[in-house]
Amino acid sequence: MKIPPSFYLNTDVVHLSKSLLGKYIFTCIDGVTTGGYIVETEAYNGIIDKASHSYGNRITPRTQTMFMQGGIAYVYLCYGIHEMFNVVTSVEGQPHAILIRAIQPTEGLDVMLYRRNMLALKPSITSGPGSVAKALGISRAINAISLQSDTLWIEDRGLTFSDEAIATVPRVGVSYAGEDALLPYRFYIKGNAYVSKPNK
DNA sequence: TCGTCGATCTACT
DNA sequence: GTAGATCGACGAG
Repeated sequence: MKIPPSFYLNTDVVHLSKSLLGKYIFTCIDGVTTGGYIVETEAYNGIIDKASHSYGNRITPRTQTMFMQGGIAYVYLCYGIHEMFNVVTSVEGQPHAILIRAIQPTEGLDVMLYRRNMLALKPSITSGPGSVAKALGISRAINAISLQSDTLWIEDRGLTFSDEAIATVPRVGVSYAGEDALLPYRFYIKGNAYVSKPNK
């Protein structure tokens, strides 16, 4: 059921980002499983991508996770508040990552509502990278964990989308990256209610 | 060592 | 529409 390790070793991170749309992601934390399928992703293309933390081959305690072999999670803190969840891909030494920006929740709804401090289901529950991580209970404690583990994994349940149903646009929140901010590295399912707002 | 700014979200006015 | 939260990486000094 879990996507095999070989899937993550592909060196075409842009193609992989698109492939992840419609895949199911789950976490099992404190014995509770939560998850849903991915509806929005962004690619971060290694050391030549100014928008990536690993631009210019920067290796720090935070970014070293990205340099490991594909198939693990990269979780980091942004703006001092929000945890962001990425999938590390490609081979060791090549810091590719895919930011999961939005999912459509299917499992453990009540737990996700509790984690998000919400009383009723609204699209905003898993819309935007900070919200996704919070709803799934993802924190830096599981940084670098394997996607073959029983805490965090991704499944292929045969859900696919045609090219026409997928929008390809520039990334969000990376204006500091100069011309690289214009690269069409963001993918989402057109019309899906859980896709984050900007650029829609 | 200090100051700046970020792959953001929420709660206000 | 916009301020505030508040940690880690970086560059200047």
